[in-house]
Amino acid sequence: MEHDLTSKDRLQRAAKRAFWARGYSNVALREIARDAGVDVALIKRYFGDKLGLFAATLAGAFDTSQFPQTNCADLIEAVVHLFSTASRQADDPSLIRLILMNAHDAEVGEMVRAAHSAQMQSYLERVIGDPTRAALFMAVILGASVAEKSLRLQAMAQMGTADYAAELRYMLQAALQYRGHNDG
Amino acid sequence: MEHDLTSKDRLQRAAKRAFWARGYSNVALREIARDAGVDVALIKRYFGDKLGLFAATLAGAFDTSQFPQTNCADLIEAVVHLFSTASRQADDPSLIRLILMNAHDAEVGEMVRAAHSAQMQSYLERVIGDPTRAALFMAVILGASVAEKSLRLQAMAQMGTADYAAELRYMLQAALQYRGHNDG
DNA sequence: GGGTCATGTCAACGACTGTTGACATCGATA
DNA sequence: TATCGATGTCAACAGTCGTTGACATGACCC
Repeated sequence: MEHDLTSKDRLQRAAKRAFWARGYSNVALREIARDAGVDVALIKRYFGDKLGLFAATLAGAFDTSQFPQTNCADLIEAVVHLFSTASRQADDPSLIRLILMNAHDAEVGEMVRAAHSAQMQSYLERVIGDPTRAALFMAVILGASVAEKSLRLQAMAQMGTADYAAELRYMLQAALQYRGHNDG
Repeated sequence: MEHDLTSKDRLQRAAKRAFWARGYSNVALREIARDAGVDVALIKRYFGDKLGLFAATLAGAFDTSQFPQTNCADLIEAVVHLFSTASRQADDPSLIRLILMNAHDAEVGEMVRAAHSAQMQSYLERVIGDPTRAALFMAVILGASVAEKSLRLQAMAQMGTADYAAELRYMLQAALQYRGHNDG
C-alpha cells in the first residue's frame, strides 16, 4: 500500500505523477498535497519550494541501466517493446511525457533538457556511435509519441500492437541506417 | 507599420505570437494587451474571453492551399524546404510550435487537435493516400521539431542546412515508402 | 444641440497561486 | 517529569489571474 509511506515519499510520488503528466506550471502545490493526503506546508519543509520538489522527481528519471549497452539491434527491440505496449496506455507517466510537458517550460525546461542530455542522450550516442544518428533515433521516438499522445492522430491510435511495433521498428532502423548522401 | 492597425488586429497578432510560442495557459491577458499597446478590457469587447481570443488566433492557421495538392515528391520537397530554412530560426511561430505548446492543454487542446485533424491531417491523407503513412509522415515532422526546438539536441542544432535537409528528406521518404510487413 | 454608437480608460472583484510563520502533537531521551 | 526534535496543522501574506462594470471620449447623424 501507499499509505504506510512517509509524507515525503507520498509528496514526491504525487508530484511526479502530476508534473510529468500535465507540466510544471500547470500543477498547483495544494493539488499535489491533496493527492498525497498531506498539508501543503510540508512541501516547504521537505523540498524547500516548488522547484525543489520538481527537481526531486527528476532524480534517477533517465535511468538507462536497464537498456542494452552495446547492441543496436537489441536497443531497437527494447524501445519497440517499451513503446508498443506499456507506454501506449493513456495514463503513462513515461519519460517522453516528462519531456513533452516540461522541456518548453521557462522555469524547469533547462533542468529537464540537461538531465536528458547528460543521461539519456549520452547513452544513445554511446550505443549508437554517431551523435547525428542518435539524435534522429530520439526524434523518431518523440515524433511517434507526439503523434499518438499529444496530437492523438486516429491512424496511430487505431493501429494494433503488432502493426504499431512494426512501424516503429522500421522507422528506428531507418534512423540508424542512413549514412551521408553528398550526391556522389 | 503595425501602429495603424485596429486595436482588435493588434490584439490578435500579439495573442498569436504569445499563445503559439509559449502556450495558452502560460500567457496572461494583461501581457498580450501590453504587447499590443492596448487596454485589457478591450479583449472582452472584441473576443469575449481568453478562449475566444485563442480561437481567433486559430482561424486559418492550418491553411494548406499553398502546399502541393497531388504529388508526394513535391510534398516532401516543400516540407523539407520549409523546415530546413525559415522554421529553423529560434523565434519561429510555426504550426508545429502551436501544436507542441497547446495540444496537451486541458482547455484548448481539443480545439487545436480538431483544427489540425480537419485541415492539416486530412490534407496529408488526401495527398499521401494512406492514413497510416500520413500519420507517420506527420510524426517525422513532429519528431524532428521536438528534437531540435523542444529538447534542443546539439546534434540537430549543429547540423548545416544542407545536411539537415538531407536527413529530413530521407526520413520523410522512409515514412512514405514502408508498405506492410506481415512476415510473408 | 441632442442622441447614438464605437472605442478607449480605469479601478476593482473574487479566485487562485507560492510561500511563510506560529502553533499543536507525539515519541524519545536525559 | 521535563526537554527536545521531528512531524503535522492552520491561517494568513502578497501577488497574479481572468473578468467585469462604470465612465470618458469622439465621430457621426437626426
